[in-house]
Order: sequence, then structure tokens, then C-alpha cells
Amino acid sequence: MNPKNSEHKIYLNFLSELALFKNMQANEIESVVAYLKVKNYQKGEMFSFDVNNRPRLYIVFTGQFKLTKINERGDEMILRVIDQDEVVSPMHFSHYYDVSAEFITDTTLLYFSEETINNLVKENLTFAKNIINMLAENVQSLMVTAEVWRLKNTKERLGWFLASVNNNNLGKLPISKSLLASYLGMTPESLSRALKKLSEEGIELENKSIVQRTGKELCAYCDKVIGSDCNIFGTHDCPLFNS
Amino acid sequence: MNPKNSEHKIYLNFLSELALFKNMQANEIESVVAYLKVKNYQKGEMFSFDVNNRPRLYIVFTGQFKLTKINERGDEMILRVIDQDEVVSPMHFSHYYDVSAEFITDTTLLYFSEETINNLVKENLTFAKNIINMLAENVQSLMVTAEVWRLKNTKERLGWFLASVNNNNLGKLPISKSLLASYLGMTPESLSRALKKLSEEGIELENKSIVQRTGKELCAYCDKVIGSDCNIFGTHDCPLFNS
DNA sequence: AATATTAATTGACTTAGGTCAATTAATAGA
DNA sequence: TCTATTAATTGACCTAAGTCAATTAATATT
Repeated sequence: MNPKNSEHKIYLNFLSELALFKNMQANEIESVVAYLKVKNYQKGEMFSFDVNNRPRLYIVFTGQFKLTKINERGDEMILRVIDQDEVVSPMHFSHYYDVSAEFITDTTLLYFSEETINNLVKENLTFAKNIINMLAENVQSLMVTAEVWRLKNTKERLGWFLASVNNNNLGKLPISKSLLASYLGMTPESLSRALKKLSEEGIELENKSIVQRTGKELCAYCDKVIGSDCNIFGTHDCPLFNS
Repeated sequence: MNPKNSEHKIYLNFLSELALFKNMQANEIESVVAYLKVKNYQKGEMFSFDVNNRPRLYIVFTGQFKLTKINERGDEMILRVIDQDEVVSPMHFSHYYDVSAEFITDTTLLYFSEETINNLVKENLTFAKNIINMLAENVQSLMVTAEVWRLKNTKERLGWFLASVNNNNLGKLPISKSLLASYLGMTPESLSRALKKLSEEGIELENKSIVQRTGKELCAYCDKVIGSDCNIFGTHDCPLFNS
């Protein structure tokens, strides 16, 4: 459905805050709101990004969902957990690649058609650059994810995740443990055991909040990418640059 | 080093064939050759794409190398094997993310500075679109790689790889078995055992060439992404659309 | 062609993390 | 507040794939 006039300003303000529309003039963004579509999904609902749902670019207005891939055996892999303000653009995936969305909470998605986005790229250099940045971030995060899955054991994977959450989310776990287990490619049982090992190192999870004994135990699981938005990154207190 | 005049035309022709310069005018490409740098590497040599080697965009003129990430324990993960005509653009990675290149054969790399590429994007819409396509392909291939690592066992991973090679490379294995094992995230021993299981299904590797008993055994390991450049894809002969 | 090196295979053994089943804790509904 | 349902933990056990060591095959080098 198309946003009503009364909602126009809300979406305009929302879009203006996104990295995708960074450095763009208000009138440029405004002209695009007309092409914006809105759709609501309920908690638990599934949605398939495939050839039938014509490729688009989606933005999470409110809510949260997971982007997953399921194989013949029914094993599920979470590619990404997508939160408010985040963008997913299946229009840039291969035509034949299908992924599913499963909504973790009630969610409102905004989307643009492939055509709208391609026209914007054609007409607006700044937007083209923003698309490039978005894709580059996708590449970066997929490389890091690959590394986490391939080179780290369960304890290290969990430590890495907690370290990154600690920087971005002020120590508050944004997802449930069982979802986290699945995201980190392990069973809830393994996550529980990994958590136990971490607690021996002074890293505890108290009611969805990360607590460290001295406050720096998680540094052992940090890396330069997630560390770059930590406030002691690069200082003499940062273990990443003192070893 | 800068290419000499005599080499100018060779590079121009080379670049003109690349997807990165698709749909661009000869004179547009020509103006860019002036900014092209060339560097040779020997088989076995290593190179680190990090903060010190200022971010660039690299193109393989001749040769082959692997893009790897190594952890503290020394375990190596191959992110990509990069062949002739392929592009790798660490300039689009996070500033703090370092990856290494290890040259599999003697290799000549062409590269452009981040500044050159950014100027090109700014001035040339077609080029911006080509960059978007390149990054989108990176995203796609990293998602598929994640899936292969996470949801497939050793036999399936090998089958998947052979199926994709069979389409792209006319059944000729482009890399050695031990490199393949590492690329597929397994040991050479496991690859050897997986190969044995596949041979029971009529899939054999005879001196770097893939041989199938009836010619369609590998279809069991195909998917819609790698299948899309198979000549029976989507026809009534294609098992992917008949199940 | 003979030898040296490197790559691939095979078997025996180990292990990280999965599975299954039983509790226990936490949330949600009434 | 009590109950029902779902989530998390724990222990016992299993298995896919890794490790280590010994051969065997394939390339390179003289």
C-alpha cells in the first residue's frame, strides 16, 4: 500500500536519517517517498524473497527479522538479523537465489521497486555512492561472518558476538539465546556450554545484559573491525594494539 | 610502475573486455589507462591488503592468487580464489580489515588507487553501475559460500564445487586438490575420502578432469545459482525444476 | 632415466560439537 | 497469582571430520 499524505512526513524524516540517503537534499528524498511502499508482517510470519516477489530494496521501519537460507534437510542458516533502520536489497542478489525472511517481532517494512532504485542511481550520484557503501558493508560483514564460522570455535564465536554487542548495543543482548545460537551456527546446548566457559573467564550474561568481572575480559574476543567503534580502540589500554 | 606507451594498447584492450568497464566508451576507458599501475608477483609470494598498502582496486592481468584470512592459531580460511580477469577491491573493505593474498602462480596485477576509482564513479554513471554490479556479485558469492560451508557436509561441498566447475570450466579442475580442500574448508584427507564417496555415485576425477558415468550425476549437487549457466537449466531434463 | 620432492591416499585414533532425553528456569495467558 | 508453554541447562552418548603417521602416486630436477 502507498503511504497516505499524513504519513508522508514521517517517512521522509525516517528516510532522511538513513545511511542510504546520506548527504542527499531534502527535496531529493522527498521526490522518492512517492514511490515508497509499506507492508506489515506479524511475528512468526515467513516471507520468501524469490523470483515471484519481484526483486526490491527493503528497509526495516520498525521490528526485526532474520534472513535465512534452508536446505533440503531442513537445516537453517541465518545470513543476517535485520533490525530497525537496516536495509536488505534482494534486487542485488542473483535472479535465482532465494532466501527467506522470518519475522522475529511484528515488523513494518518499507520498500522500493528495483526500477525506482535503478532510476535513482541513474539520476543521483550521491545515491549511487550510498548504494555502493551499503553493498560494501554487506561484503565486509559477510567476510567477517565467514571468518567467525570457519576459524572460531563455539566459545570464541560467542565471545566475538558479545564483544561486538558490547560496543554497538551498550551491553544489552538484542536477541534471544536460541536465536543467537542459530545465528552463530551452533545449537542452544552448545551456546549454553560456551557461556559456561566464558563465565570462568569473568564474562557473564545477567538477564540479557553482558557483565564483565574487570570490564575488559571481552577484549580478548575483539577484532579490529568490531573494535573500531570502541572508545579505547587504538589507545594504550586497547589490547589489540599492545600485543 | 606505470605502463609504457607500447603497453598502453594491450591494457586498453584488456580492460575493455572486463565487466568492470562494460558499456563504456573506448575513450572513457582510454583516459583511465593513464592511472593504471602494474605489479608482478612470483608464485608463493605473499601480500597483505592492509592499512599500509593503501586501499586500491586490483585486477588480475595474468595468474592466480588466493585471498585468505589467517587467525592467531595459524588456521587459514580462503575467502576467494581470484583468477585472470577477476577484480578484488579492498578499497571497499573496512579500513581495519586485513586480508592476505598468496600467489598460486606468477601473477601480474593491475591496480587503480582508491582516488582514481572514486573519481571515475563520480564522473561516470556507467562505471558506478559496474562497481555496484561487482559488489553485488561479491555479496552473492559470499552468501553462497556461507551456505556451502554451513549447510553441506564434505561430500556435498565437493559435489557442489565440481558441479559449478563443470558449468564454468568445461569439466577441468582449475586448482590443485590440496588448494581445493582448503577452499572448501576441509583437509586434503577429507577431500580424498569425499572423492571416494562421489566415485561410488559415478562421479570421478581423472587427471584433473571431471568424468560422470551417465553425464548427469553432478546434477544432484547443482543449485539454481550455479545452474543458471548450464545448458539444460530450466528444461525438462533439468532435475532442479522437476522435483 | 633415475632420483628427489611434493601431493594424494589410506588407516587408526581423537575430538568438538551435535543429538536425545530429562530437568529446571523463565515468560505468557488465564 | 496460578498454570501452561516455551526457553535454557545439564548429562550421556554419538558422529563427522580432524590429526597423526605411514604409504603410494605424481611432479620436478639432475
